[in-house]
Amino acid sequence: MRDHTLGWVQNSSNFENLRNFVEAFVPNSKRWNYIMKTLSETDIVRDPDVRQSLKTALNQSVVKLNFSQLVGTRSPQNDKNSCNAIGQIAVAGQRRPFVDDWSAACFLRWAECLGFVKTDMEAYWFKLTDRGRLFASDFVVSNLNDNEALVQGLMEYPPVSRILKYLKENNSRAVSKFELGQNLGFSGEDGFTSMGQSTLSYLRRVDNMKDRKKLLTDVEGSSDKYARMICSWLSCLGWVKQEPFSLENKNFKDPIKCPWFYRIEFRGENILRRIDGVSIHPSVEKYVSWNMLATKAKNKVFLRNRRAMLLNILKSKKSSITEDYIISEMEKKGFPDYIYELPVDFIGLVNCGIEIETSGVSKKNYFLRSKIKGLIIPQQKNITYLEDAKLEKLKHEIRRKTPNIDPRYVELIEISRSKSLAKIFEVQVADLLQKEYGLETTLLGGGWAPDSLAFVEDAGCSYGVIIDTKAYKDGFSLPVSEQDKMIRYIEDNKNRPTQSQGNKFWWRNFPEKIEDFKFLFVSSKFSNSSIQKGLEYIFSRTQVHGAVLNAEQILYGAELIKTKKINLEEFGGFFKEKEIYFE
DNA sequence: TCGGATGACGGTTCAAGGGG
DNA sequence: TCCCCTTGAACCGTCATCCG
Repeated sequence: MRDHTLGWVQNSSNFENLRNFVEAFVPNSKRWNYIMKTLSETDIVRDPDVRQSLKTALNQSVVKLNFSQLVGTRSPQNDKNSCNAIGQIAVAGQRRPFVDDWSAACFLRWAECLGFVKTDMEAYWFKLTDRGRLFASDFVVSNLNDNEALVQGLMEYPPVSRILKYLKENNSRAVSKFELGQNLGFSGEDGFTSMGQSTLSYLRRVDNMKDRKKLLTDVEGSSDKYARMICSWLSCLGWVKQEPFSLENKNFKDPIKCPWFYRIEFRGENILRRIDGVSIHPSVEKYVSWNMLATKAKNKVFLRNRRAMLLNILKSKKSSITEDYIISEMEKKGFPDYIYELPVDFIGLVNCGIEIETSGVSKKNYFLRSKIKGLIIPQQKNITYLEDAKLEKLKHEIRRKTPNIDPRYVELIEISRSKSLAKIFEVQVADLLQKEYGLETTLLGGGWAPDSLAFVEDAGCSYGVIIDTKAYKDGFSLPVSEQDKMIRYIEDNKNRPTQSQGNKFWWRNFPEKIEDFKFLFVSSKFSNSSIQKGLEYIFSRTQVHGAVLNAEQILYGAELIKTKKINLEEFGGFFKEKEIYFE
């Protein structure tokens, strides 16, 4: 019950709707009256018992509502004109007089993270705060900056600081939602996905309207969307300016206009100064809830506890503390070998907008610059209990063995096992090959093209790789259909027909001079019995060498290349119709 | 396009049914 | 008859992607 995610808002961005949501907690307010009337005079909440219980809940002098009373559930497919929660009725939907459960949950998250409602962690109900009451009573849509409750709420919400700060550091240019998403929250972890900057290079090469439209509106990870929402709030207050970016693409006469680029405004810079504290004014205390420290990750409770513990340790000292001290304290709390996890938690917390400064070279010192409040670890048995310990252990081991690559890539282990993250897996593999291997990569996708291409073009070393990624929980067995698909890609690349279907002429992304090609499958793991036969079959048909590479090994390879233990030429030598093992 | 809306996934809960 | 255990379906929370 109390494990619900809070603090990250995906759907909601209309302030009037937020006011309406908050007013559900204010007896006799306009929206409260509307909700009561709807419950009394209509049957959009079909069950009379539910209707009555919602009315009873609203009729208290202090309105306290639990999660299901606020958020409810989705109405059945055959009865889309019904709903079952106060939060759903509080906000008018796009296609109905009410919103669905997910949108209601997002409005609840929005109201909570701005401090307009607060929760009792043990009983788990929500009620109005003084700030929420002020926000609703002072609300004038045309003058949000005068709504002190709103301004204070936004300043205390760490991700707002994060976005403003990132935009300030890059204020010579407009920044895309993808770049912001990659640098927001626990980016890379399940629930914080980002499509990354590569989407832009894909847009630069797209050659048909259908894909172009899709890329502009449909390709977006959760973190990218969190960033877009926050920027949309801030642009309503003039703290941030939306500044569409024109992308050149030689397949179209006019540049492609990308709307989701942002730049900080003068007012935003002032707010940033207020957050950090200017002269006699103290810095703003940031509200960090336990529920925002992980969202969809498998071990979210474990991760939230771990991160909250780290913050508490940092908070307990007024000055900077050594890495060794943190690690020994974490060990006492039941988190052994924390040295390998500290970098991820550190980056994630900073990317949430919590300022932690580091100093020192070989051994780092940490100092919590932000003042934080509201962090309560719920009382639970087995506070360090770890679900799916095997996978977490593997990730831990990989972090230990790959100190020189971006620790966030370890999430590839999880992503590679999740069908629903197939697209993210594709993106992340290409990203890893580019950033850590130093290969040039191109994302493709679509039915008639491989997922991505990678190549190197140096004086001594030049080859291209055709890549297919498979995000399968139980591994990939290279069935005949997939062998045939790869053979077709290789043949197409060899023959380069002038007529092509679907994603046309994808091979043009290889530089013309490259003559040596390879193929590669990347997945969580491979059931090895049939793999080699399949790879050999593809070779026998095409005379092109290939391999398979699992999510763990691709990370070890990155470490070897990063530390110059092998180079790209040697990497090319690994394609021998086998599964690649670096160690 | 923006501001949600939708279908899906992975997990949990719960009740029915079977065996001892 | 009672109790425990298994099974599977309904339910729930949370996206990641889609779209009027």
